[in-house]
Amino acid sequence: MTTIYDIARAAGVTATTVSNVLSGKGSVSSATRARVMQYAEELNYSPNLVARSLIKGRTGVLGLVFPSIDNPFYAEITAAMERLAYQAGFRIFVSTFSNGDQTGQKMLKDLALRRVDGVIIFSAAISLDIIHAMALPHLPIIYCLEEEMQACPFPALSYNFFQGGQLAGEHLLSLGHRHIGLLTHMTDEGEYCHVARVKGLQAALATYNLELDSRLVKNGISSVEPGKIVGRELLTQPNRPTAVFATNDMMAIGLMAAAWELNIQIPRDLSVIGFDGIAISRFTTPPLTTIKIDIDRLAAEAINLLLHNIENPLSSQTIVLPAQLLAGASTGPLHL
Amino acid sequence: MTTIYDIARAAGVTATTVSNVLSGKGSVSSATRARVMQYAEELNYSPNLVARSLIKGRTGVLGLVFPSIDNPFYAEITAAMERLAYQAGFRIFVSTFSNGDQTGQKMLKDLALRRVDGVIIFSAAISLDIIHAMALPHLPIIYCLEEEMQACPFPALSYNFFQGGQLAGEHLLSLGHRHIGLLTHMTDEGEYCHVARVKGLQAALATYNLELDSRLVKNGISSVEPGKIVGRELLTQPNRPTAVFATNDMMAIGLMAAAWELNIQIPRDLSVIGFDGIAISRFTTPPLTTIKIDIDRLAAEAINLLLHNIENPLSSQTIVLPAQLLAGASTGPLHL
DNA sequence: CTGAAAGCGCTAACAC
DNA sequence: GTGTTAGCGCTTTCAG
Repeated sequence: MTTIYDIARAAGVTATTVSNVLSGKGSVSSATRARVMQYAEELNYSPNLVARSLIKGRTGVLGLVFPSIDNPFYAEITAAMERLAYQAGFRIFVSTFSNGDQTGQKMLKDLALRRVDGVIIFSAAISLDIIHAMALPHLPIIYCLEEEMQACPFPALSYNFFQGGQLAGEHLLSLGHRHIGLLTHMTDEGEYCHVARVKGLQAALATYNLELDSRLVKNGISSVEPGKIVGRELLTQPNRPTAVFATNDMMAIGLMAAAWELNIQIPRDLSVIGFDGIAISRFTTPPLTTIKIDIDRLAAEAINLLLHNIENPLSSQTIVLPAQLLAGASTGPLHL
Repeated sequence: MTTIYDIARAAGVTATTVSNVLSGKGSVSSATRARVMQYAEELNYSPNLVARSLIKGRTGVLGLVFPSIDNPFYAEITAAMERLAYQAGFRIFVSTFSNGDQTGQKMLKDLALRRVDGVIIFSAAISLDIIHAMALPHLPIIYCLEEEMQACPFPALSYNFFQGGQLAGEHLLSLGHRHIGLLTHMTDEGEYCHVARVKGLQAALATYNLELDSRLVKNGISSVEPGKIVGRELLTQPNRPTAVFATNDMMAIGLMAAAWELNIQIPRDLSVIGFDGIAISRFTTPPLTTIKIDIDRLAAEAINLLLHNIENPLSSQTIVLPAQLLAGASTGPLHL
């Protein structure tokens, strides 16, 4: 690896001059500039960004922390953010929880050791206290997609999950469904991960003087296979629902797969509504009705916030964007 | 940010001793060890991995270069590799071509500047010459998933795409199909990106004395939306095929969506076979018959090769793994 | 067992 | 215009 010293020696100047030439700073005579450039080329020089990072105190790297890239929802977010970050001259470290023993705290810690310039966190699996502790020595952090945005000691960005759940419920109710099932994700302690979405559904039911029927509530992990397994349970029990709200699209797709195996026609025999609006939801058969989270908007706002936060510490603020109903063909009027 | 000097000053020792304590090297009296540890804790010390990287000449970072993380195939690969890399103490930079102007060469160059310890490349979009040039100053590179593995000047790893295409063709032929369509991905110059898969199909056809009917060949980008658009063209033309080989699963899913809109039943009216075996292909309706690339195997072999290559330059070698038919319900016997 | 000195590759003041 | 000096935070000989 050739260094600026190699070039300096070859060109008969000092390292500073080489640095000045390469960075375009200071003033250098065009003669030496040319000479330096030529040797840089000849010696196939490439700057060592590690050294530059050390001195600048900036690495030009952002950390992304989220549960699993296997879920297209996060894959799409990663794609969008990587693109935007790249345009701003940043690289991305991906850190997912799929790493077995890897706790959120460890992941954050490691990113800090590597001196990333900022971090975007998705997931409730990391407590706000821990994040706060990391953020204190000014590690810029943007916290995304928390279900219920509380007062947050650092900048946060989310969608209105409650409203989304409500939209889903209202949609099914307006189609005449009263026997509504729920496919959702709870923690081991029995709390809903998708708690705000569920509360939104409950609020919608309440306006019809209905309550969530616990026999129609099934719990799985936010992925397609569990969605199918648990969906099958939901569909094979005695008094099965006429419509199901799956709190994310992957579970909804799993549910549709279960329905297909059971020869239950969608939407004739069963309406299904998802949540997220991932790209592939437009291409299932039938196309999924879902609550859309605008991923491009999310990515743009998050990266923007983060880059600002890196420049000068940002006052903690919370942005909550609206969720939207995205009509498909997986929901239809109740048939008696 | 506290440094080892801060600790040294507080503990009344020198930075060397602190370094020794923290790294567990050298020999330090248990008294000073304890003292140093205590101050490290108290001052909330965290080592600067950038500095360590500079001195060690190792960053503990691997670069992953591929076309698009939006395709679940690559998302799954990324997930698997990230997990394995993490276990070996490495972080991952993701670099995708979705970055507009970003050429493969630029991406590689940038990863080199950042002094990644090694790179895994997917995609034919980077010429072997360029990769070779990068690999020369010993940047360990593993080249993955080239359609037709030629003699490669650096370690490479692929699946037998020709055989995969052949399996797909044989499968459809054995079901009685003779009027077989192809949904594939070509470059602007008209070359097939999925050239080996197509050749495999042609080989299978040849054993039945058949040839690829150019009217039944449609070209799109390896994604679900183009698959649907182009699939619709294929299905609405006069003499439509009874079976279609889509050279990746996302296009196959797009094709199935087009069939659904046209009220063409799968597999009764149309057989569809895909390629890749992405997770979601097991949950489409009907589940997709496809040619499976074992992603976990691929990830494990690639990471292994790369880590070995990092330790000591590896002789260039090419591993080609077999592709497998994964039966679904999207293909069935020809109905007349 | 501990410390002094040098250096990884680069940049930033400040002289000259 | 160009060079000198110092230093980012850490590790690594090598003395003592």
